Amino acid sequence: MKRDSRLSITLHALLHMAERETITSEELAACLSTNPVVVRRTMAGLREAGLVRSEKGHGGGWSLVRDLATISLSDVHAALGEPPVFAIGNRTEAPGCVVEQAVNAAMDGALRDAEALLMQRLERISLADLSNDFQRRMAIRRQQMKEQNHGG
Amino acid sequence: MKRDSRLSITLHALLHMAERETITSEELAACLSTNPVVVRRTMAGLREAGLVRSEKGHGGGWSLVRDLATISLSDVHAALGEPPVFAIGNRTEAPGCVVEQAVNAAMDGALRDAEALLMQRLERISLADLSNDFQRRMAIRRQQMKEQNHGG
DNA sequence: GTTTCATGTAACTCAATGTGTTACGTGATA
DNA sequence: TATCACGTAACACATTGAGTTACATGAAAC
Repeated sequence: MKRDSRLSITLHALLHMAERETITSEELAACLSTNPVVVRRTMAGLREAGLVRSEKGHGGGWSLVRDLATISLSDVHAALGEPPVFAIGNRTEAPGCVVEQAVNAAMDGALRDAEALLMQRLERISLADLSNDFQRRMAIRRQQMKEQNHGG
Repeated sequence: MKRDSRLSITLHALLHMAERETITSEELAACLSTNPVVVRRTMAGLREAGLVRSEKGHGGGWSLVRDLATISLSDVHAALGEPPVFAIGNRTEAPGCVVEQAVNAAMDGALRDAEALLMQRLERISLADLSNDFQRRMAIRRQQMKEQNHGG
Protein backbone atom coordinates (compact mmCIF):
# COMPACT_ATOMS: atom_id res chain seq x y z
CA MET A 1 0.00 0.00 0.00
CA LYS A 2 1.21 3.44 -0.77
CA ARG A 3 2.28 5.54 2.20
CA ASP A 4 0.44 8.73 3.03
CA SER A 5 3.19 11.25 3.79
CA ARG A 6 1.07 14.37 4.05
CA LEU A 7 1.62 14.74 7.76
CA SER A 8 5.36 14.39 7.26
CA ILE A 9 5.36 16.86 4.36
CA THR A 10 3.28 19.36 6.27
CA LEU A 11 5.43 19.27 9.39
CA HIS A 12 8.49 19.78 7.24
CA ALA A 13 6.83 22.75 5.59
CA LEU A 14 5.73 24.28 8.87
CA LEU A 15 9.22 24.19 10.32
CA HIS A 16 10.66 25.85 7.23
CA MET A 17 7.86 28.38 7.51
CA ALA A 18 8.83 29.11 11.06
CA GLU A 19 12.32 30.14 9.98
CA ARG A 20 10.99 33.07 7.94
CA GLU A 21 8.34 35.78 8.08
CA THR A 22 6.70 34.47 4.93
CA ILE A 23 7.62 31.90 2.30
CA THR A 24 6.08 31.10 -1.08
CA SER A 25 4.73 27.75 -2.23
CA GLU A 26 7.48 27.71 -4.81
CA GLU A 27 10.19 28.06 -2.16
CA LEU A 28 8.56 25.52 0.10
CA ALA A 29 8.25 23.10 -2.80
CA ALA A 30 12.00 23.48 -3.41
CA CYS A 31 12.70 22.73 0.28
CA LEU A 32 10.47 19.66 0.17
CA SER A 33 11.48 18.50 -3.29
CA THR A 34 7.94 18.57 -4.51
CA ASN A 35 5.51 20.68 -6.48
CA PRO A 36 4.04 24.07 -5.48
CA VAL A 37 0.54 22.82 -6.20
CA VAL A 38 1.07 19.91 -3.84
CA VAL A 39 2.08 22.42 -1.17
CA ARG A 40 -1.01 24.58 -1.68
CA ARG A 41 -3.30 21.61 -1.78
CA THR A 42 -1.86 20.12 1.37
CA MET A 43 -1.78 23.41 3.28
CA ALA A 44 -5.38 24.25 2.43
CA GLY A 45 -6.62 22.38 5.48
CA LEU A 46 -4.17 24.16 7.76
CA ARG A 47 -5.41 27.51 6.52
CA GLU A 48 -9.00 26.52 7.22
CA ALA A 49 -7.95 25.34 10.66
CA GLY A 50 -6.37 28.72 11.35
CA LEU A 51 -2.85 27.41 11.76
CA VAL A 52 -1.41 29.32 8.82
CA ARG A 53 -2.32 32.20 6.55
CA SER A 54 -1.76 32.78 2.87
CA GLU A 55 -1.46 36.04 0.91
CA LYS A 56 -1.66 36.54 -2.80
CA GLY A 57 0.34 38.88 -5.01
CA HIS A 58 3.70 40.52 -4.55
CA GLY A 59 5.33 39.65 -1.24
CA GLY A 60 2.65 37.03 -0.71
CA GLY A 61 3.10 33.49 0.49
CA TRP A 62 2.57 31.49 3.62
CA SER A 63 3.05 32.46 7.24
CA LEU A 64 2.35 30.93 10.62
CA VAL A 65 -0.57 32.30 12.61
CA ARG A 66 0.01 30.60 15.93
CA ASP A 67 3.11 30.06 18.00
CA LEU A 68 5.02 26.83 17.40
CA ALA A 69 4.56 25.82 21.02
CA THR A 70 0.77 25.91 20.73
CA ILE A 71 0.57 23.53 17.77
CA SER A 72 0.81 19.80 18.38
CA LEU A 73 1.42 17.16 15.75
CA SER A 74 -2.09 15.90 16.34
CA ASP A 75 -3.41 19.41 15.59
CA VAL A 76 -1.72 19.16 12.22
CA HIS A 77 -3.10 15.70 11.65
CA ALA A 78 -6.57 16.98 12.47
CA ALA A 79 -6.14 19.97 10.16
CA LEU A 80 -5.31 17.57 7.35
CA GLY A 81 -8.71 15.96 7.82
CA GLU A 82 -7.56 13.12 10.04
CA PRO A 83 -6.42 10.79 7.29
CA PRO A 84 -6.60 7.09 8.21
CA VAL A 85 -3.69 5.94 10.33
CA PHE A 86 -3.76 2.23 9.60
CA ALA A 87 -3.18 0.35 6.40
CA ILE A 88 -4.81 -2.74 7.87
CA GLY A 89 -8.38 -3.12 8.95
CA ASN A 90 -11.52 -5.17 8.83
CA ARG A 91 -13.16 -6.14 5.62
CA THR A 92 -16.75 -5.53 6.65
CA GLU A 93 -17.90 -3.00 9.21
CA ALA A 94 -21.05 -4.74 10.47
CA PRO A 95 -20.88 -8.37 9.36
CA GLY A 96 -23.76 -10.78 9.83
CA CYS A 97 -21.38 -13.70 10.23
CA VAL A 98 -20.73 -14.27 13.93
CA VAL A 99 -17.23 -15.53 13.21
CA GLU A 100 -16.39 -12.30 11.49
CA GLN A 101 -17.92 -10.36 14.36
CA ALA A 102 -15.50 -12.05 16.73
CA VAL A 103 -12.58 -11.30 14.42
CA ASN A 104 -13.61 -7.68 14.05
CA ALA A 105 -14.01 -7.22 17.78
CA ALA A 106 -10.47 -8.41 18.44
CA MET A 107 -8.95 -6.41 15.61
CA ASP A 108 -10.88 -3.28 16.51
CA GLY A 109 -9.76 -3.51 20.10
CA ALA A 110 -6.10 -3.79 19.23
CA LEU A 111 -6.25 -1.12 16.55
CA ARG A 112 -8.20 1.26 18.76
CA ASP A 113 -5.61 1.02 21.51
CA ALA A 114 -2.70 1.46 19.13
CA GLU A 115 -4.33 4.46 17.54
CA ALA A 116 -5.06 5.97 20.94
CA LEU A 117 -1.41 5.61 21.90
CA LEU A 118 -0.26 7.13 18.65
CA MET A 119 -2.59 10.09 19.00
CA GLN A 120 -1.52 10.60 22.57
CA ARG A 121 2.08 10.73 21.40
CA LEU A 122 1.24 13.16 18.61
CA GLU A 123 -0.65 15.37 21.04
CA ARG A 124 2.33 15.64 23.32
CA ILE A 125 4.79 16.72 20.65
CA SER A 126 4.61 20.37 19.62
CA LEU A 127 6.13 22.05 16.61
CA ALA A 128 8.39 23.84 19.10
CA ASP A 129 9.73 20.46 20.18
CA LEU A 130 10.51 19.61 16.58
CA SER A 131 12.13 22.99 16.09
CA ASN A 132 14.29 22.51 19.16
CA ASP A 133 15.37 19.12 17.92
CA PHE A 134 16.15 20.67 14.57
CA GLN A 135 18.31 23.36 16.23
CA ARG A 136 20.11 20.72 18.24
CA ARG A 137 20.85 18.72 15.10
CA MET A 138 22.06 21.82 13.31
CA ALA A 139 24.47 22.59 16.14
CA ILE A 140 25.86 19.08 15.91
CA ARG A 141 26.24 19.36 12.18
CA ARG A 142 28.03 22.71 12.52
CA GLN A 143 30.34 21.19 15.09
CA GLN A 144 31.14 18.33 12.72
CA MET A 145 31.84 20.72 9.84
CA LYS A 146 34.19 22.69 12.07
CA GLU A 147 36.11 19.59 13.13
CA GLN A 148 36.34 18.48 9.55
CA ASN A 149 37.82 21.83 8.54
CA HIS A 150 40.38 21.77 11.33
CA GLY A 151 41.33 18.20 10.36
CA GLY A 152 41.82 19.08 6.64
CA MET B 1 -5.47 4.65 0.94
CA LYS B 2 -7.10 1.34 0.42
CA ARG B 3 -7.42 -0.89 3.46
CA ASP B 4 -5.49 -4.12 3.60
CA SER B 5 -7.91 -6.67 5.04
CA ARG B 6 -5.86 -9.79 4.50
CA LEU B 7 -5.31 -10.35 8.21
CA SER B 8 -9.02 -9.99 8.84
CA ILE B 9 -9.90 -12.31 5.96
CA THR B 10 -7.37 -14.89 7.06
CA LEU B 11 -8.51 -14.96 10.67
CA HIS B 12 -12.05 -15.37 9.49
CA ALA B 13 -10.99 -18.27 7.27
CA LEU B 14 -8.98 -19.95 10.02
CA LEU B 15 -11.91 -19.94 12.43
CA HIS B 16 -14.19 -21.47 9.84
CA MET B 17 -11.46 -23.98 9.14
CA ALA B 18 -11.35 -24.89 12.81
CA GLU B 19 -15.01 -25.88 12.74
CA ARG B 20 -14.36 -28.72 10.28
CA GLU B 21 -11.82 -31.41 9.52
CA THR B 22 -11.13 -29.95 6.08
CA ILE B 23 -12.79 -27.28 3.95
CA THR B 24 -12.30 -26.32 0.32
CA SER B 25 -11.31 -22.93 -1.03
CA GLU B 26 -14.71 -22.78 -2.68
CA GLU B 27 -16.52 -23.25 0.60
CA LEU B 28 -14.27 -20.80 2.41
CA ALA B 29 -14.80 -18.26 -0.35
CA ALA B 30 -18.55 -18.61 0.15
CA CYS B 31 -18.15 -18.02 3.92
CA LEU B 32 -16.01 -14.96 3.29
CA SER B 33 -17.99 -13.63 0.34
CA THR B 34 -14.94 -13.63 -1.87
CA ASN B 35 -13.22 -15.66 -4.55
CA PRO B 36 -11.56 -19.11 -4.17
CA VAL B 37 -8.40 -17.79 -5.82
CA VAL B 38 -8.19 -15.00 -3.27
CA VAL B 39 -8.43 -17.62 -0.54
CA ARG B 40 -5.64 -19.76 -2.01
CA ARG B 41 -3.45 -16.77 -2.66
CA THR B 42 -3.88 -15.41 0.84
CA MET B 43 -3.44 -18.78 2.54
CA ALA B 44 -0.24 -19.56 0.64
CA GLY B 45 1.85 -17.81 3.28
CA LEU B 46 0.15 -19.71 6.09
CA ARG B 47 0.94 -23.00 4.40
CA GLU B 48 4.60 -22.04 4.06
CA ALA B 49 4.62 -21.01 7.70
CA GLY B 50 3.29 -24.44 8.66
CA LEU B 51 0.03 -23.17 10.15
CA VAL B 52 -2.22 -24.94 7.68
CA ARG B 53 -2.02 -27.72 5.11
CA SER B 54 -3.66 -28.13 1.74
CA GLU B 55 -4.54 -31.29 -0.17
CA LYS B 56 -5.42 -31.64 -3.80
CA GLY B 57 -7.99 -33.87 -5.44
CA HIS B 58 -11.13 -35.53 -4.13
CA GLY B 59 -11.70 -34.87 -0.47
CA GLY B 60 -8.96 -32.26 -0.58
CA GLY B 61 -9.01 -28.77 0.87
CA TRP B 62 -7.56 -26.89 3.79
CA SER B 63 -6.98 -28.03 7.33
CA LEU B 64 -5.30 -26.66 10.41
CA VAL B 65 -1.94 -28.08 11.40
CA ARG B 66 -1.50 -26.54 14.82
CA ASP B 67 -3.87 -26.12 17.72
CA LEU B 68 -5.83 -22.88 17.86
CA ALA B 69 -4.32 -22.04 21.22
CA THR B 70 -0.79 -22.09 19.83
CA ILE B 71 -1.43 -19.56 17.05
CA SER B 72 -1.46 -15.87 17.88
CA LEU B 73 -2.80 -13.12 15.66
CA SER B 74 0.74 -11.86 15.25
CA ASP B 75 1.76 -15.33 14.00
CA VAL B 76 -0.83 -14.95 11.29
CA HIS B 77 0.34 -11.44 10.50
CA ALA B 78 3.88 -12.74 10.20
CA ALA B 79 2.77 -15.63 7.98
CA LEU B 80 1.17 -13.11 5.65
CA GLY B 81 4.59 -11.51 5.19
CA GLU B 82 4.15 -8.77 7.78
CA PRO B 83 2.29 -6.32 5.59
CA PRO B 84 2.77 -2.66 6.60
CA VAL B 85 0.61 -1.65 9.52
CA PHE B 86 0.48 2.09 8.97
CA ALA B 87 -1.00 4.11 6.17
CA ILE B 88 1.01 7.14 7.23
CA GLY B 89 4.74 7.51 7.23
CA ASN B 90 7.71 9.61 6.30
CA ARG B 91 8.31 10.75 2.81
CA THR B 92 12.07 10.11 2.72
CA GLU B 93 13.89 7.48 4.69
CA ALA B 94 17.28 9.17 5.05
CA PRO B 95 16.82 12.85 4.20
CA GLY B 96 19.72 15.24 3.93
CA CYS B 97 17.58 18.12 5.15
CA VAL B 98 18.06 18.52 8.90
CA VAL B 99 14.53 19.80 9.29
CA GLU B 100 13.20 16.64 7.75
CA GLN B 101 15.48 14.57 9.96
CA ALA B 102 13.88 16.12 13.01
CA VAL B 103 10.41 15.47 11.62
CA ASN B 104 11.26 11.88 10.78
CA ALA B 105 12.71 11.23 14.21
CA ALA B 106 9.55 12.38 15.93
CA MET B 107 7.25 10.50 13.58
CA ASP B 108 9.33 7.34 13.74
CA GLY B 109 9.33 7.39 17.51
CA ALA B 110 5.57 7.70 17.75
CA LEU B 111 4.91 5.14 15.03
CA ARG B 112 7.39 2.67 16.47
CA ASP B 113 5.73 2.77 19.87
CA ALA B 114 2.25 2.43 18.41
CA GLU B 115 3.32 -0.49 16.28
CA ALA B 116 5.00 -2.15 19.23
CA LEU B 117 1.80 -1.86 21.25
CA LEU B 118 -0.27 -3.24 18.40
CA MET B 119 2.05 -6.19 17.92
CA GLN B 120 2.07 -6.88 21.62
CA ARG B 121 -1.71 -6.98 21.56
CA LEU B 122 -1.76 -9.27 18.53
CA GLU B 123 0.74 -11.59 20.19
CA ARG B 124 -1.43 -11.97 23.22
CA ILE B 125 -4.57 -12.92 21.35
CA SER B 126 -4.74 -16.52 20.15
CA LEU B 127 -7.08 -18.07 17.65
CA ALA B 128 -8.52 -19.98 20.58
CA ASP B 129 -9.45 -16.67 22.18
CA LEU B 130 -11.26 -15.66 19.01
CA SER B 131 -12.97 -19.04 18.85
CA ASN B 132 -14.13 -18.71 22.44
CA ASP B 133 -15.50 -15.26 21.73
CA PHE B 134 -17.23 -16.69 18.69
CA GLN B 135 -18.82 -19.46 20.77
CA ARG B 136 -19.96 -16.91 23.33
CA ARG B 137 -21.57 -14.79 20.64
CA MET B 138 -23.26 -17.83 19.15
CA ALA B 139 -24.72 -18.75 22.52
CA ILE B 140 -26.10 -15.24 22.88
CA ARG B 141 -27.57 -15.40 19.42
CA ARG B 142 -29.19 -18.77 20.12
CA GLN B 143 -30.66 -17.39 23.32
CA GLN B 144 -32.09 -14.44 21.43
CA MET B 145 -33.62 -16.70 18.78
CA LYS B 146 -35.20 -18.78 21.51
CA GLU B 147 -36.73 -15.76 23.25
CA GLN B 148 -38.02 -14.53 19.94
CA ASN B 149 -39.68 -17.88 19.24
CA HIS B 150 -41.32 -17.98 22.66
CA GLY B 151 -42.56 -14.46 22.20
CA GLY B 152 -44.09 -15.16 18.74
C1' DG C 1 -4.17 50.81 -15.91
C1' DT C 2 -1.02 47.25 -17.01
C1' DT C 3 2.30 44.02 -15.64
C1' DT C 4 3.97 40.80 -12.49
C1' DC C 5 3.65 37.79 -8.83
C1' DA C 6 1.40 34.41 -5.90
C1' DT C 7 -2.39 31.77 -4.40
C1' DG C 8 -6.89 28.68 -5.46
C1' DT C 9 -8.59 25.04 -7.85
C1' DA C 10 -10.00 21.94 -11.41
C1' DA C 11 -8.55 18.26 -14.30
C1' DC C 12 -5.58 15.09 -15.90
C1' DT C 13 -1.82 11.64 -15.48
C1' DC C 14 0.96 8.27 -13.06
C1' DA C 15 2.21 4.66 -9.78
C1' DA C 16 1.25 1.45 -6.24
C1' DT C 17 -1.54 -2.07 -4.53
C1' DG C 18 -5.48 -4.94 -2.65
C1' DT C 19 -9.01 -7.44 -4.75
C1' DG C 20 -11.65 -10.03 -8.28
C1' DT C 21 -11.61 -13.01 -12.27
C1' DT C 22 -10.26 -16.16 -15.99
C1' DA C 23 -7.39 -19.67 -17.64
C1' DC C 24 -4.54 -23.45 -17.38
C1' DG C 25 -1.33 -26.74 -15.18
C1' DT C 26 -0.62 -30.35 -11.48
C1' DG C 27 -1.83 -33.99 -8.61
C1' DA C 28 -4.99 -37.09 -6.16
C1' DT C 29 -9.13 -39.83 -5.79
C1' DA C 30 -13.18 -42.27 -7.54
C1' DT D 1 -10.23 -41.80 -17.50
C1' DA D 2 -13.04 -38.35 -15.45
C1' DT D 3 -13.57 -35.37 -11.73
C1' DC D 4 -12.18 -32.65 -8.11
C1' DA D 5 -9.27 -29.29 -5.76
C1' DC D 6 -5.19 -26.75 -5.28
C1' DG D 7 -1.17 -23.60 -7.51
C1' DT D 8 -0.19 -19.89 -10.16
C1' DA D 9 0.19 -16.68 -13.85
C1' DA D 10 -2.02 -12.94 -16.09
C1' DC D 11 -5.12 -9.46 -16.52
C1' DA D 12 -8.83 -6.05 -15.13
C1' DC D 13 -10.44 -2.87 -11.79
C1' DA D 14 -10.86 0.56 -8.04
C1' DT D 15 -8.73 3.52 -4.88
C1' DT D 16 -5.65 7.00 -3.72
C1' DG D 17 -1.40 9.86 -2.85
C1' DA D 18 1.39 12.51 -5.70
C1' DG D 19 2.90 15.24 -9.76
C1' DT D 20 1.71 18.32 -13.46
C1' DT D 21 -0.64 21.66 -16.45
C1' DA D 22 -3.83 25.25 -17.11
C1' DC D 23 -6.42 29.00 -15.91
C1' DA D 24 -8.89 32.21 -12.77
C1' DT D 25 -8.49 35.52 -8.89
C1' DG D 26 -6.45 39.03 -6.38
C1' DA D 27 -2.70 42.11 -4.70
C1' DA D 28 1.39 44.85 -5.17
C1' DA D 29 4.73 47.28 -8.23
C1' DC D 30 5.51 50.05 -12.09
